Amino acid sequence: MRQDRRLRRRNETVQEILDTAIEVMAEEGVAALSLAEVARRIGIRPPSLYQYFPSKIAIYDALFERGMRRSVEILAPYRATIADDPCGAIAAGQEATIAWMTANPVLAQLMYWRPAPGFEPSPQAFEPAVQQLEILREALQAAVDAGQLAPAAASEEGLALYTVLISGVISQQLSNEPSAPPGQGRFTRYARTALDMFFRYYAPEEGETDDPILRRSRAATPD
Amino acid sequence: MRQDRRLRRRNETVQEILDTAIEVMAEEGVAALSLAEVARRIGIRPPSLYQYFPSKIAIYDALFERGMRRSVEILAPYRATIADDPCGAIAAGQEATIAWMTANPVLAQLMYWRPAPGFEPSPQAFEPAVQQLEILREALQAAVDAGQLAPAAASEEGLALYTVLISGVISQQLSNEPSAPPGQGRFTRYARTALDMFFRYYAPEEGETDDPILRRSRAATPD
DNA sequence: GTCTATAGCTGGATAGAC
DNA sequence: GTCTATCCAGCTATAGAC
Repeated sequence: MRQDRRLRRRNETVQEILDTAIEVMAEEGVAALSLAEVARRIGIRPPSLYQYFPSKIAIYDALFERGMRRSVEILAPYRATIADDPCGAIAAGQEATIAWMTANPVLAQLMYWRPAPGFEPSPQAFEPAVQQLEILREALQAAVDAGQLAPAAASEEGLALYTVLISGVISQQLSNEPSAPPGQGRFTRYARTALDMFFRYYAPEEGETDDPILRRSRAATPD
Repeated sequence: MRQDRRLRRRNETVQEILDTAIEVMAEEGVAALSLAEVARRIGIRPPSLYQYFPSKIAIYDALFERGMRRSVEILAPYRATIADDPCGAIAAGQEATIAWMTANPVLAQLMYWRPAPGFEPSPQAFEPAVQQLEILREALQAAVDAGQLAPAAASEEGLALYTVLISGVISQQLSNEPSAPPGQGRFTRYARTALDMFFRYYAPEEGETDDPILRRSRAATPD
């Protein structure tokens, strides 16, 4: 249908704008995004951008949402394995998330700091972030239920600590060694260790069962 | 002496420029720092700024250095207590650092991310960062020597993990709840828990524990 | 949906007078 | 050390023609 084609075309342009905005921010800085430069690169005049986004802030918002959605999508395959092996799913999801974030430093910055004053994610853009936290909570709760972690792991504290670890690894890696290959960074290579630290902190009490940590850390820690 | 006064006056202007640059960055974003705006606010014309800094990058560099120096200064009082109580000194230093960083989000961003492409800290600006790491290493090593932590705590891994915790707490706090009062934030309130996690991960092995004699002799050793 | 034109600004940096 | 003048450019956003 004609309508569909038009919509598809429009959506392609929207995506092109967003892709190009990321490029420009990578070169100029997130706060120094220039719409005119974006327009130039995709071959339109600046006013035409306003057919797709009402303002610069709207572009930040769309990118924040895109980043969050993408990082939820990345978790999807691991989410399916939660029931089988909760701690394994968490570890795999963490690794994939960190790999994606270090490969997408602009979006990581937009998601993990406030680089553009005046921009605050809208509720709609924030929705996938909430969803992501829910997936994490689900995984931690499954680990608790399986007796692999103590109940506190799935509390607000546990969730907060987990996100602290993730954002800390990404932040340190990107600021100290921005161009390290994935998994080879001075900091990303300790991501697994950081997670073991988390797991060990929330190791179940004696009698609460099976200790996943020793098993896991011995199995997976590279040297 | 006349010379001194002139130097002092000059230095005052330098500090005023830096203070104002922080203000402007807080409003416009780190990457969107405008020198013209800085000049306007301190009541000079833009070209006059170039008597104090050769470029915008130089201002970023000076601010990075200032932030790093300041955060080393903050550690000084706790450094003196390392010999007495290494883990206590680490905890107190961590708390003070986090409080300062959350109160100085612009400098924190400059120190913990790369918000301004084209700016990379010069060796001189980076020097206090190295010093800060050395203080941390010293404290962790003291804790190891006192039998309070396992040797790995003072390794590259231990240092990396500690900085991951600090930057993670700050990053999460500033991006999710930028205006929380110190210590009351959803994330800063778990800073101490994060540190406990670290300490527990590096708990000394059985038999490696606390040797009171060794500990006392170290306490008596001048620094 | 894209354009031109325009408003009303802003920018970093240099040359050279005083 | 501060200025004017200047270079040469940049910007977001809107109005309205086609």
